[in-house]
Amino acid sequence: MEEKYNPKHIEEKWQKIWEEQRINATQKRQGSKLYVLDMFPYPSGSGLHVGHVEGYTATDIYSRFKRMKGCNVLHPMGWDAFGLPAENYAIKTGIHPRETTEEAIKTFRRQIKRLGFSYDWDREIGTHTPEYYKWTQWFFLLLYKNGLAYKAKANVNWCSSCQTVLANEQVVQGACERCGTKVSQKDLDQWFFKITDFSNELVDDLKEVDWPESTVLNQRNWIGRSAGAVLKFKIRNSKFEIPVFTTRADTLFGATYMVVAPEHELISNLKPQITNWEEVEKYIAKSREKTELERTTETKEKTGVELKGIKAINPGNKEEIPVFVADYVLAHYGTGAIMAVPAHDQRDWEFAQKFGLPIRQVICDRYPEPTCPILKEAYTGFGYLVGSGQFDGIKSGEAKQKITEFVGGEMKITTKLRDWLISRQRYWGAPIPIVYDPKGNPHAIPEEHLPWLLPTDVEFKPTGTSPLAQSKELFLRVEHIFGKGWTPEVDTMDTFVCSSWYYFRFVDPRNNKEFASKELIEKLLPVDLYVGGAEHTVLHLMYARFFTKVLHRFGYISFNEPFLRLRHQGMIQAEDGRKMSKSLGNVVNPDTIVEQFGADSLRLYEMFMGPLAEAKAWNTQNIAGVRRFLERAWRLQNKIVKEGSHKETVLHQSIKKVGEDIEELKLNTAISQLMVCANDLDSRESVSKEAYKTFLLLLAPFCPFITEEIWERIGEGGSIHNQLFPTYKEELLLESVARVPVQVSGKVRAVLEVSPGTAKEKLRDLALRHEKVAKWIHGKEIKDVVVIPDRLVNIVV
RNA sequence: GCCCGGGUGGCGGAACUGGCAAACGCGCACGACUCAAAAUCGUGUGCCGCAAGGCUUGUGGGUUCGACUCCCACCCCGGGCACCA
Repeated sequence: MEEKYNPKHIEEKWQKIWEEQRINATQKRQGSKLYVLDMFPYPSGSGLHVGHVEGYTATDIYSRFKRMKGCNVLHPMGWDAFGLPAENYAIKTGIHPRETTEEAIKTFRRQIKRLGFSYDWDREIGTHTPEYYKWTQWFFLLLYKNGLAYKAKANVNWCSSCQTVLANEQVVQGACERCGTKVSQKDLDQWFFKITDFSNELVDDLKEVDWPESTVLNQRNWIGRSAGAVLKFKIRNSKFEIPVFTTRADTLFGATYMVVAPEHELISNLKPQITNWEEVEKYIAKSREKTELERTTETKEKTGVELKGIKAINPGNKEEIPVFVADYVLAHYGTGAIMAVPAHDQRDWEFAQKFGLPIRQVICDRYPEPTCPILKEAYTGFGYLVGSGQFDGIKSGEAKQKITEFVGGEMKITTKLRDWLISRQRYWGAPIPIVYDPKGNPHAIPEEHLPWLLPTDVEFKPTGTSPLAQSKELFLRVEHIFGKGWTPEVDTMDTFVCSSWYYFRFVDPRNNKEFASKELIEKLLPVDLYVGGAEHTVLHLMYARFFTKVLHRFGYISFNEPFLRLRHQGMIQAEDGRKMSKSLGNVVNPDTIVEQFGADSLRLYEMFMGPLAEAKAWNTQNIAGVRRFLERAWRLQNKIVKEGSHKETVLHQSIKKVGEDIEELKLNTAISQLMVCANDLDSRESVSKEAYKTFLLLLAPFCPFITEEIWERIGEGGSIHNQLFPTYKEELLLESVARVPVQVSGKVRAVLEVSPGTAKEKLRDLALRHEKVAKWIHGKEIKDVVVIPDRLVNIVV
């Protein structure tokens, strides 16, 4: 009798041995390269979350499986270590963020190792180390030198609680993504990355990647590309004109007024002609005070003020129309001004109703028709033009182009994407490698001075300016290198900059001459499988794609998408179905589960919960099920005999199913099959060693510890994880008996047991003569008999 | 409002290309072991019915010999976007 399965003992034992033998380092194998990557974690003080474990287990199973198939798998792990929580903690306690971050990394590393993930620890990286952020700064300079990083005064999102500006992507429904504080607008001089330069590629190249459809759609919607035209409206008695962007040039003749955004520069240009300037100024001031949230979601009630004394000329029908300023028009989209067509745009309709402006229908869904149906709301569909002079009767689609040409406008593509604001008025981030001369002009810090170190002599209490502004060390360093009067940039970079390129660093993590060698990049990248939460859909994925496209444009790399295949792990909720959170006290700590059940059980359980991408609720009781399965797998040791004569149908079906399921990351059904296989083996008096070994090899990617231990106990040499994955024999997949159900008018009445491949005619005969069938067809006319060999017979009466 | 994703036993979930709905697991019931309990193992388990049989994949309709799967309409849940001209 073997001793009892003791996960604690064997997991500690093998963790140590693997570490000593560095079994997980990327090894040379015969097959092709494969880069399997997890979204690296932010090492938070609360430690590893069961959600991390889910994604990491999936990629670990995939990596181990692929190694057993002979692939050279690159599977690294690192730390997205800069960020606000550590700094906020420093404000509270005075402990330096570096200390708390290093401490958190230690915990994460210990927890991850304990779970048996096969990361190549020789490649570990941390974004907060100077060796790493040297290259983050190098990327900044690459962008800067190519005109893709620029400083500009802009109306930016400000979070008063985090005391920093935010990128648009970090503003969720008008509030800070991190802390939920309402975001206000501020005019500040900030650094931007010109991601808009890549908006077309960012949309078009989505065709090349194997990503979840919803993620692709989210990216596409965020970029929000739309095709339209820019038309110019002249101002009466003025040299100025107002260009507008429209996707509906066909409705030009229905434009009965115009609207410009409160920030529009034209308003001040036209000041001398505006007769109600005071009122206009008041309106602008009021709308600037409003937060983005108030301007958009709070009330959809339209507000605005007419610019009295100003008239624009509709270039279609030469009619003079009024011009309004209203905040339902956004300054940063299109040209910041619109032609308003109340009959065919719901927002314009509402505005026109409120201000008593004419509503003129110019699109009708029927033609020719003496009268169009009377509108009760804006008609936004397409149709035929009416009331549009020489264009009457033309279809919308055709009219768009014709009218644009007629008024001398031009076709234009516009996107919602805005440039990426990367300045942060915070300490714990990569310093922006810029210095200012005594006149205040920015200069790139020469590469020889990189890494441009984060100073240590700062206070963490927020003062409204960047903590680096207090650093004597930093100012002295600048004076020393650049001369008197020179000053440093005191903002740091958004942490998303650090995580936009880390997958490059893993291929060559100790290189201090380049961010990674060109040869290794081409050999190992792009990432073949990338797994992480769906919540990073817009932010991280968009930025990472942008960085890759920058490198591609400047000839550093030959590919232009970083992640070929992307899969998300779903959220793991608490037992009550709510979100796991510290404040609710319902967070499951992986350590506790490992203590209680073992790492192999935890891995298995999380994969068995359901499909990887779906949200799933935690249920500790269910872990007992997978643990029982492992106990059974363990006990099978007692049944081993040297040779057996059993026909291994289920075993070979399992080799096929498990292999195919891992390939598609359907790990829940792969585990079901492993259970079926174990049940099958356990139902016998004895099991051949060959069969048992095969079963263990199938289980090895899922449960590295128990399989390694048994492998040793049954006297096999070497690590089980260096073996090849079993292959199945086609001829062993078929059962010796095919069970073919017989239906009478769609209801199963009998089952035929025949040898597989029995001919149609034979099946038909057997079915019709079957005693259980006779009862149902007796005295009835048989209209048809459908026979699908090995599958079913359906007698239609 | 718009765009995705999803509704299957008491629960988590399975089901190839339209072919025996409910694999696998949890729970539950009964049994074995035990002085007893836990653990473990075995058997059973969609619902109604003593049975024969009937019913069942959110609701209603349709296509088909046959629908969880395809089509139409509706209801509910989850996620994303939200005055983007």
